[in-house]
Amino acid sequence: MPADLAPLFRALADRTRLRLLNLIAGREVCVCYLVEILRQSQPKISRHLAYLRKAGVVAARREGKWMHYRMERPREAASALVLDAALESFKLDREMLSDLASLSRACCRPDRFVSLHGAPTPIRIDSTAA
Amino acid sequence: MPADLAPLFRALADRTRLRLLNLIAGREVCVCYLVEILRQSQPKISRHLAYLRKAGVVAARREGKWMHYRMERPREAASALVLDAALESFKLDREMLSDLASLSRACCRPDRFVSLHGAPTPIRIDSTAA
DNA sequence: TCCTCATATACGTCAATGCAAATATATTCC
DNA sequence: GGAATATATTTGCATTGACGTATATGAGGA
Repeated sequence: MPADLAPLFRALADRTRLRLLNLIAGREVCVCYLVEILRQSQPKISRHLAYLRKAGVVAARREGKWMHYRMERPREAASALVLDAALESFKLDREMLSDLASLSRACCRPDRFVSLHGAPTPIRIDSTAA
Repeated sequence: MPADLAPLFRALADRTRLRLLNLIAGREVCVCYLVEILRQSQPKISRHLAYLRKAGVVAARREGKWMHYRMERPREAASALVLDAALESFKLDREMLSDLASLSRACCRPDRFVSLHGAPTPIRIDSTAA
């Protein structure tokens, strides 16, 4: 288990993917929310999520029409530390905080957003889960 | 200082650069040693060092013909944590350990390596230095 | 000044990545 | 089965990054 960190760093080396991680951390979020909050095209979001999934940083679960994404804690200690540091940095990042605020707002009033009618609300999940 | 981590992750997203960081950590090393240990072309090593320098992860000092590289601890807490995690992972990485062993050997007997004749030996430096 | 050594940069090529737009797949409802 | 919705993948193109080769820079010595 040598664990070359380079692939993980590559997965994290994109601002959009970091913003997605920020939104997903501690929650299980469906794609439509991510598209709505980041205000970027659905294919773009989907591609970045696929990238993160391939890197083992997030996992997906289908529920009917919806796909829910959640973080996947790396089993490698070093990888987990890197991820923790990234998450920690988000707490001081204006844009990341603003994204979270947007998410909260959207969760409270999904009806305000056309694209979220009927979509499943993000659910907090235990951050200690595998 | 929001500190977008993406550029740092980009800088670390390459195996060669990670190997260079591993060799440089805790030492001040001249380029010729890095070329010798990694057994890769001088321009390649030099380019990767320039990349790391631009990312603010390493700093260089000229001494006559030789350039000495050392790590530069990021002032951002999160960036520093990321770097620490990377360094930590090297302790479990076969190739990284092997690189360090090669470096030790080269330091003991520089005369064994044609390319190191007269080159300044790497010097341990205080890891708490800025 | 010219030569040599250590290192850096420029150039050309190739693979990887990012994006938008279009299209495909999967699921639900009728 | 067919329409509608949510998400994924493909396509085409521009950008970036990695590499090898060639060349430039900078320092020291003859």
